[in-house]
Amino acid sequence: MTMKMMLNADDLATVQGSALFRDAPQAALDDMLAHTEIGDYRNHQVIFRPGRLANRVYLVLRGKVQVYRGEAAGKHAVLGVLQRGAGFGVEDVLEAKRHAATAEAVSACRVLEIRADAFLDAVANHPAFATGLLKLLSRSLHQVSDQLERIQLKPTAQRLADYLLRLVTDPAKCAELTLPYEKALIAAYLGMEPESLSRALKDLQAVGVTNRGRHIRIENPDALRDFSRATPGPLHAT
Amino acid sequence: MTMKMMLNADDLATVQGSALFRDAPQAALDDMLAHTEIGDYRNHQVIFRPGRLANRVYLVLRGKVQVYRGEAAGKHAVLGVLQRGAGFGVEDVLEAKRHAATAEAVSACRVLEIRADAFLDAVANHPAFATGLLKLLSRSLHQVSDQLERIQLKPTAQRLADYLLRLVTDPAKCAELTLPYEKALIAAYLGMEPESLSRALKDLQAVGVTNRGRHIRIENPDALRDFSRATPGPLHAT
DNA sequence: CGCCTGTTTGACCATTGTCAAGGTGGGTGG
DNA sequence: CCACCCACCTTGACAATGGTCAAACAGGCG
Repeated sequence: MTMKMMLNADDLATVQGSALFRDAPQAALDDMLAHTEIGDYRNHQVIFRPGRLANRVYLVLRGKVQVYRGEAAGKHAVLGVLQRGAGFGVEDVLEAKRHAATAEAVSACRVLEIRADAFLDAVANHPAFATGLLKLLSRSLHQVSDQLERIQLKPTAQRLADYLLRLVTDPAKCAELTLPYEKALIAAYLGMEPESLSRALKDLQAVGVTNRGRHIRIENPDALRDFSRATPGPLHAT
Repeated sequence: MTMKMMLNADDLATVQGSALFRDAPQAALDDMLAHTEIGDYRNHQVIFRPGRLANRVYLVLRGKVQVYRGEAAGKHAVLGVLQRGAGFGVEDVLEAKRHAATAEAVSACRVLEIRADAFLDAVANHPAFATGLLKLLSRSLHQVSDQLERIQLKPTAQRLADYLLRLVTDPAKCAELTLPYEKALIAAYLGMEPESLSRALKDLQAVGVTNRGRHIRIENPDALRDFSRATPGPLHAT
């Protein structure tokens, strides 16, 4: 009755390459995969809600998932948008508590769901796995802190500049890229309204960023970097 | 050459009762304490800065420490204010990276400093310790996420209300309390300027919060709770 | 061809930051 | 013991960033 058979080759590669399971010995992985289900979600479907008991650890196999806090009145703070290979719900399971955030599909997606008890057993029995998780959580903590810093003390245009630069993989002299998802979602991730994103994008034209639809062209990454680091203040870069 | 002798009874109690070391077996604790120093810092002294190699794990023995991000132009986002028994710098050591934040004494304080290698050895050799750390990091992650949520989607008065309620330990019908540190620090922690804190405090008078200096009196905690949860919007609670 | 969704624009407003002054209180030295 | 000083806090007037609402616009897919 193992669920491993439900995983195709692609899925398995995703699992084994994931930051979440990279450090898990094969035995641990087998144990966990024996207590696993696969969830299929359509766009906008909620995977878990705040208040629900955290009895699963999740891993994105295909599609995209957003995790956010607070939805009263449609406002929410996006903690992250997760893609293939990313895990979520881990902290809540480790705390043996209820979820504090909402996880919601942002496209059709396929998600591996490991039962919490199996996951916790694996953690307890395989020190290497536990150590890997420590690194992973440390990184998450780091990332959320970054997020807090940006949102709290950078104005919208700089947050966007910063975000665009993170999308650029190679530090070329001139970069061209495509936004990975809807602008409304990016705006939420950047802690602003879509309208503000639109205006920020327009402001960045002054630093050589042009866009058409989801296509962005950065004339001069270095200039953009300078801009994103500039002391928050007037935009009078005439 | 063990440093244990430098710890007085009080310090030792703090260490053993701390969330950081509670789950460490005695052997692990001994190993770590053998590679430990004690730092004494005066108010405003910096304990570590962003960019410095993370080669120590810290534990507050006495006094208060703030950890914050970004200080360009005096603006910073406070991640937390730590008191006796709280650890810091842990994530950075686990990631084996450089510090991303600044830690600064907020009063005269005494800090236990464990060498990173000894700490990492203990993690690797004592699964129970590692598991305890997983819970601890999960909790930190949770807390920073809370912080992000509050700052991103609650107005100043509600953030303050929320904060005051967290200071109330027993859920009495009427609470009286003393702010634990300067208002300027609280303001920074709440992501606002001191002036805004002052005004927010004044606004809360409408919900039965009175203050004189650092003394706060909450007439009706339930009303305050309602207020802090109210959908962000007008304050016309006439 | 035209709807439906996502995006842009404009005008306006609210919240909060900024700057500059004035209070207040506690502690130190005369 | 008083007076002064300094750090902390408050207040006021103002500016600016970003949110809100409403409408126009674009583009993909039936």
